Amino acid sequence: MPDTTPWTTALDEAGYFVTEPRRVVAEMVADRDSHFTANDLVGEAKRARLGVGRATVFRALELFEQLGLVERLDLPNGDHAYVVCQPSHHHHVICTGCGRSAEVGDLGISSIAGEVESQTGFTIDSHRIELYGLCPECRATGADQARRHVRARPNRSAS
Amino acid sequence: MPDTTPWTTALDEAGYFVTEPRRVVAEMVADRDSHFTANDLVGEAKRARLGVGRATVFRALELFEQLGLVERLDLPNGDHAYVVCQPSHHHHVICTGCGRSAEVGDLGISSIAGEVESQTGFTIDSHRIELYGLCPECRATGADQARRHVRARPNRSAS
DNA sequence: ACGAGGTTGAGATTCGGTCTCGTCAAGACC
DNA sequence: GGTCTTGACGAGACCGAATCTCAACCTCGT
Repeated sequence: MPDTTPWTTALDEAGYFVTEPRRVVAEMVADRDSHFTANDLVGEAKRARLGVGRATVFRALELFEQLGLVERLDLPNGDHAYVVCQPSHHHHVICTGCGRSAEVGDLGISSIAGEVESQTGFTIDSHRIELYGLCPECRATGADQARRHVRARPNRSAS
Repeated sequence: MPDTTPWTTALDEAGYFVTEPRRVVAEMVADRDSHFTANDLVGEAKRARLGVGRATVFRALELFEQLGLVERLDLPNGDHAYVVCQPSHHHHVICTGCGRSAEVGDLGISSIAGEVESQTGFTIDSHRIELYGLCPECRATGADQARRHVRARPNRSAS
């Protein structure tokens, strides 16, 4: 049971009500150490009889995203997932073995953006970067076999 | 009516049948100069009475993606879109005004990947990069107003 | 021309996500 | 503490995107 204080204070400071359902969602989210989908949470809420409806989970996630507490990312298989993160500008590295993710700083993107601008004539004003690979543990345990979470296409179900 | 020979030969060489529906889809795709969604094509096919079913459009796109003839990308608003592209490694710059896209080379990502590896301990083996901005024409015509194609869901963009 | 087997289209189905609307409760104010 | 205003909630209808099913069809090697 993680500490959700930062979540509730963020809500409070942004002028939103701190309600029980939001606290519950925050708790479920803070519990995860890898990326998760909205439906994962909906499922968990239903299973654990937390009394939090589907709409509420989606609304809470949208809110948390607005507040910069989670970030939405698109997995290569097309799924939409979320990860917990810091509000500052950064990017995510996602483990294709276990789904865990790590944050990395701005990298040298701004210089690249400049290069692209001169190369294409476009004015770049935003970007999305996601890196995929294996985390140290998965590499150690030879998780090459375990590439299930973030896989190319075939079955969008199995997870 | 663009030349779809490269498409059919790619199919042929990969051992797939070159069928009429696939040719039709290839033609529709090659016609576009900006990104498009699967449903755009389904709609066009229906409107023009091309006799190509929904499932077929999706299957053809999936095939073309496998063959590296189109690339699937996720717009900031969550939509899935496709763009025509070369099979070599590259990234896309997407105009938030008109939706047109341009390709840019590998940029300096490989060096960044190295940096990330040492920073996080992950082994990077693939990545997705999408850059958003205004193309020269849109900037010239003050298309700031016209941001319709790639409408950012309020906050998530601006890096 | 023929036949095997890949491919197709229509519709049913699944699935992620949003919307509606009556009800509830958080927080402001007295 | 009481009560009021208004944001938030839950259940389920709804929607659009994408996939699945399956009999009929078409491609291509022979």
